[in-house]
Amino acid sequence: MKHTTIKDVAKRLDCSVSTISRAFNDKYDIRKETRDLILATAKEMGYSPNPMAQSLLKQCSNQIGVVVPEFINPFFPEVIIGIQEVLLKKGYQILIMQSNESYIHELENVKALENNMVDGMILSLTMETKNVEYYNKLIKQGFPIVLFNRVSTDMDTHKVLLDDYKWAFFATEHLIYQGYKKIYHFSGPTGLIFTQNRKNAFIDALRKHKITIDNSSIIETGLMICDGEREMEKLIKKNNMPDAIFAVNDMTAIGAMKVLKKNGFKIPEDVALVGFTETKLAELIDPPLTSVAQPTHEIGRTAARLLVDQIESKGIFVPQTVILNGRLNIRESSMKLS
Amino acid sequence: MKHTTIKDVAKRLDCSVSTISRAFNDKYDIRKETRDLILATAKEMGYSPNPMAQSLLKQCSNQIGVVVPEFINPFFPEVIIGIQEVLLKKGYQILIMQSNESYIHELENVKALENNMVDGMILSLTMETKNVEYYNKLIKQGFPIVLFNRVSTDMDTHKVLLDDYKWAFFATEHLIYQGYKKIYHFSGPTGLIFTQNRKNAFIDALRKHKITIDNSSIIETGLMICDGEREMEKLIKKNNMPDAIFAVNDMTAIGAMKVLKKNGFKIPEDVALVGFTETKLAELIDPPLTSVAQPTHEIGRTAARLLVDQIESKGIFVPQTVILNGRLNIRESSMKLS
DNA sequence: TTGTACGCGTTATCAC
DNA sequence: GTGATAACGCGTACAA
Repeated sequence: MKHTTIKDVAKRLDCSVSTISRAFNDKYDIRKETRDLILATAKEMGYSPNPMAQSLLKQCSNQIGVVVPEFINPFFPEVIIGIQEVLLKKGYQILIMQSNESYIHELENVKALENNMVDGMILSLTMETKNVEYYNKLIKQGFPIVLFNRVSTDMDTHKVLLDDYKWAFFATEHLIYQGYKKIYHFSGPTGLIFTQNRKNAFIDALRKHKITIDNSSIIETGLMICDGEREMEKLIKKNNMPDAIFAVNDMTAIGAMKVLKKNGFKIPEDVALVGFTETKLAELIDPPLTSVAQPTHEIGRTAARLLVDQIESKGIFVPQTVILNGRLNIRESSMKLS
Repeated sequence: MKHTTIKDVAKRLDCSVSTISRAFNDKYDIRKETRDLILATAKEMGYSPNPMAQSLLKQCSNQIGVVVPEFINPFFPEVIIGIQEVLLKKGYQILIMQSNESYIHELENVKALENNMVDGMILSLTMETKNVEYYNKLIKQGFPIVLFNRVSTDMDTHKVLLDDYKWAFFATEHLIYQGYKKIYHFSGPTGLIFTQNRKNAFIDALRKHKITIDNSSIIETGLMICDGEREMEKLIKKNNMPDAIFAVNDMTAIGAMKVLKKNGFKIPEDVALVGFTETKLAELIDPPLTSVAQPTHEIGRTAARLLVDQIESKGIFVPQTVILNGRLNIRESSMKLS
């Protein structure tokens, strides 16, 4: 396992390493024939410049780091594909890291990427992340970081978001317009901004339509299918049944759906369901799930563009928050059958 | 954006860089107090050794590259989590790249990782990949590469696999035992070994039970939902309906299911369905889909362990193929209702 | 047009 | 026990 280096090529052609280097970065004067010869020989020898050495020298790597909290659900992979679309064209390599919803891993990932001298990062925070001190230190040093979806209000940098409040409001109102009266909310873990926003929207929508909210209307869950299952089972056990549930995401909605069906409840006749951040799953399950679609690829592309702009315009940096539009896809799970 | 380097720390403490270095790699003699002081100051200054410089010097990076053809479906992400489980414990960083089922991207990804001096790679090939010359060159040079699932017979290296033939045979026999007679196969793209194996198993199972196969029994599809949809639509149009389909994977089975349901066919009464490589989807859709489960995490862990072993035992290398066990999960989509 | 020499941040080897 | 220095592979100012 031996990499061919610039020296090997130089020796072979009996010239200096700088000539080889010049042939590869043709901004300096070099005779065309020499260049062609060098490039040909290099190719034959399987030589290509070592990016690590280059990074060390130039203090940047042409690499972008992407850190996501998880990638089992297709949401983050889809965003990453959007990111790649833009970044690959610009000649950047993309290093993907996942934090497994663990703050410790996230911090490690960020530090590892920093050490790898990535030119910038695109981040989506874990459920656990509270302390963003280290990230802020990087930002203050002028290191380009773009956040998406799982953002932090404590970080002053580019952000790409859906208007969670707006779409959660629409989703809740949709249930109200369908005539549901006893509407519950599976709220996800507190501490994430988007769960807060969706919860607030839920509350405000109910208030607007003068529907009473009591202690049991809002149920704190996780973000996984099992969380929805667990809470639904509890409700059934307590015999405290809503006629509709707005869930913080599709996973919890699907968990609830599974348990409801298992227990003989009909959807939407007995309980209606609405999710959020739809995946392919939404239209495949039975009944198809009403949900808010996020423009995953566009989120990725936007984040990537913001990052590239910041990297290229080394000058003044004005943090920008881009709000993208979603869509409420109404399906059978929330339709009032008259 | 300036990294604190070993020199900064040396200057601050008015000692030489080698002393700092020694403090971090405590295998050389160094006074305990000096060491503690250095480590404390380094921490305060936010210094940590630059891995790129270390890699350059040591010609290895403590990083492992993982290249997968896609990660929209949860299969590959789950395998990656298994890989991480093992590798993070061993102190390796993991660089994930996805090829978007494109050979060009795959090759680029591999070369990028190679240039990043990863200590080894775990690969799963794209649908397109035929030419494995470059990868073989690396293997011949002693570069550790472990393949999983999407492997190539032309590469002489560690492989981690499911016994596709065996489980496809079981899956097909299951349909036969349920009493289905006109069984079709959605075969996926030719050229992948696992599609070949599953197809051969399908053929052999039918032969074993003396069920005739004609030209239309095996239908070449892609691997996505839309591929299953398209082929199912064609069948319906031609009015050439099987009473059961063994699909190369869940996605094509689900595509078929969607179209069947839309056209008023009942599953499994009119057409039974069996998939492969099950995901959460399988039990969530209606009716739940019979499928072969792959031990995703175990695949990842095994691949990672093989890789680490090869890296650590720099000696003789005997390529090993590990066959892991799957499981046929029988669900409603393939049960003969008597 | 090409070669020489330095530096990027480390670690290892040799002095002291 | 500590400091100086060469080397890893490369790009580039400067000299030739």
